[in-house]
Amino acid sequence: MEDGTFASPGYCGDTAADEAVQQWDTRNDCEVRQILDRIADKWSLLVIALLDQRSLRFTELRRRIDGISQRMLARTLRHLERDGLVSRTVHPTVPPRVDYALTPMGATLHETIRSLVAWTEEHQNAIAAARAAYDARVQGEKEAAEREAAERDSIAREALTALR
Amino acid sequence: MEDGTFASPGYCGDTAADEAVQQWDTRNDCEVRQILDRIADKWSLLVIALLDQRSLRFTELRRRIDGISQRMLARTLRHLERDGLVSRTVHPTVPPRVDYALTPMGATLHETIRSLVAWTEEHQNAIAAARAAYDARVQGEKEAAEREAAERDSIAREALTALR
DNA sequence: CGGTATCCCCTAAGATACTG
DNA sequence: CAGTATCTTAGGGGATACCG
Repeated sequence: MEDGTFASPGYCGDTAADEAVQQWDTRNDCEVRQILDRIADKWSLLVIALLDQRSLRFTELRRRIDGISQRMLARTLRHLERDGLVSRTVHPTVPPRVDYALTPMGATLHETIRSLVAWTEEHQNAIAAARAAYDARVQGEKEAAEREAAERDSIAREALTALR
Repeated sequence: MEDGTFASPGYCGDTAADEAVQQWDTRNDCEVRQILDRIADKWSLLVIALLDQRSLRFTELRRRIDGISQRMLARTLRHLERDGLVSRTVHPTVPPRVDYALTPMGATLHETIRSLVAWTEEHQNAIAAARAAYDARVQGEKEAAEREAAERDSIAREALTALR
């Protein structure tokens, strides 16, 4: 309804605060959404973090990232390369050797990511507590509901026997 | 049934720089990974961004977030509530009214997220350029490979006719 | 070594319908 | 209005096999 008149694909202008929020995340043709998805990616973050230390070859990455498949590592690296976050250098030797490194832009992204990780580390205790509290509350409510149901049930039974 | 976070002793200490990287992302019983996943979530970010302005009711959120299903909004809100990022207030009126708001912790998260969004906005042009360059290069290489293949093919044909 | 191609499974998200 | 329950499907991701 309200967003019907916004046809220019790719353009992601921010004007009013309320409008801006709508734009930078709703439309997936918006760059922001795509980059966020890359960051959100299960493996991308880890690759970026590892490459921040030093450049690594394909197999080195594979060994360091426990549980990643060849396919996913290759995919992830190609995505990162395409976005200009990681550079790929082929050494025409035998056996072949390919080095991956963070580009300057990739490095700045890692800086930004760090602040996010820092946030999670600062708040992980609070979050764990919140979860525990929530689970306890939900559990309590469920039990209360069950008790109530049991009570209604017994009342119904009583009524039935009374009628008999 | 939802995913129960069974508390395996996922101690997530950081010692050496190299070790630390491995830990905070490889093991999914590690808190950081889970919180990152929440942040990365397609809808969570948008909900947080919208609630930062003011508290909203369920339907208000649904209307503002174009394309979200009832189910996903409910799920997202439950998760955020469980993590202590969003508060849920039920007004026992008729019709029922439920308000969602950012908790203080949720607000600080939004601050952190902002820096990420800022980064994407700063670099979206560079990324678009990198993608265009990559695609062009790949396209060029593919065409070159095809030309080469065609050439080899014609040479093979020539050799065949020479033998005849 | 450093990939790509193929198959296949399983989950997460969408659509739909129903309830307090 | 504010959800939950149920069904169904697309695609993310693993395993495997094969090329340069």
